[in-house]
Amino acid sequence: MLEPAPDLPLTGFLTYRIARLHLALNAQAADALSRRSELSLGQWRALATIGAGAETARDVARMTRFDPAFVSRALKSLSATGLVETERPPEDRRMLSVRLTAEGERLYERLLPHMRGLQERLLDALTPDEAAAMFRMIDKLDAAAATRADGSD
Amino acid sequence: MLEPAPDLPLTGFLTYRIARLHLALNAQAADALSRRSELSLGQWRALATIGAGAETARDVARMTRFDPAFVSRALKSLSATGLVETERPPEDRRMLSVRLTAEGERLYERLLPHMRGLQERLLDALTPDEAAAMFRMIDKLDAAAATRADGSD
DNA sequence: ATATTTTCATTGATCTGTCAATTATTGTAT
DNA sequence: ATACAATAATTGACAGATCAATGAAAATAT
Repeated sequence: MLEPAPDLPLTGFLTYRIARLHLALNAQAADALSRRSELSLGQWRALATIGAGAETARDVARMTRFDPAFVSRALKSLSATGLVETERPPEDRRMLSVRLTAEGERLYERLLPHMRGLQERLLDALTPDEAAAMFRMIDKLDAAAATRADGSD
Repeated sequence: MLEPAPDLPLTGFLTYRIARLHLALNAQAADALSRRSELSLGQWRALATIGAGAETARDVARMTRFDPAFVSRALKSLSATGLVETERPPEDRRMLSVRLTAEGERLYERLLPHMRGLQERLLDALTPDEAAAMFRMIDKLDAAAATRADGSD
């Protein structure tokens, strides 16, 4: 229940606003997930990435930008609960290939509409124009934040 | 160094984009801080909140929306490094009143322009209209995310 | 062919943030 | 006045994410 939170200089800080938005979005998504599954948000994202076509642990990490360590652990837990199967492909045995089990597939198909629904309901708060603009701006900001986040001096 | 990251359905997910943006912004801010101080991002935010007028631990928590536990620890570490002073006010001894020491004040004044500069450079990526729109949309989304992803099924 | 470098994945250590329980103090109701 | 409820802060326990180090395999260079 968001109280207006006393006005202060920080309110003008974009990072602060984004941080709060991020928190709120995560809480909502985690809540939705917990009502319909045993998955954590991270597990869902890994699962969804595989459902969307990722074929190896490497793919998952690249697509989600998750830390490889996190991916490794997420896959292990998803594998332990029988949602994904993993294998060392003979053609490159450094990799870990992944695919959804039948059960994983079912869960993915069952959850996806709900998660999409969440997004849509969010975007309903904006006009189509605004939504488009939002994505454009996020891209710009992302790029701006990236420049010089490396030690370029 | 942001690689283009393979296109996939998730790319359309707003939460996913926000999460990445949040990550990039934090990394940039933490990096800037580490170059000029010993402060972590959380410590800086607590310090800045006090610099901006927070008078008690409670104020800091309310303004930042940080967990009280986190605030307690942040203040303790800031106090240990001599940047803030704390006291139990006689008129309500449950509270912890806080204020910057001279050194804390100096650090705050020194860091603030840089941190503001970061924000400004980010916002420079957007036109003034876009920036205004961005803040408006963040508010809308924040509200939408807060309105309980209701157990409507 | 051998050595070197790069790429992936995993592990253990560590740091953060969050939650639940506890203590101290103040406010409120009887 | 006494009992009960509410608020503030703290602590310890714990899950989550991050970092550095390692090991294994493949690609590249000599």
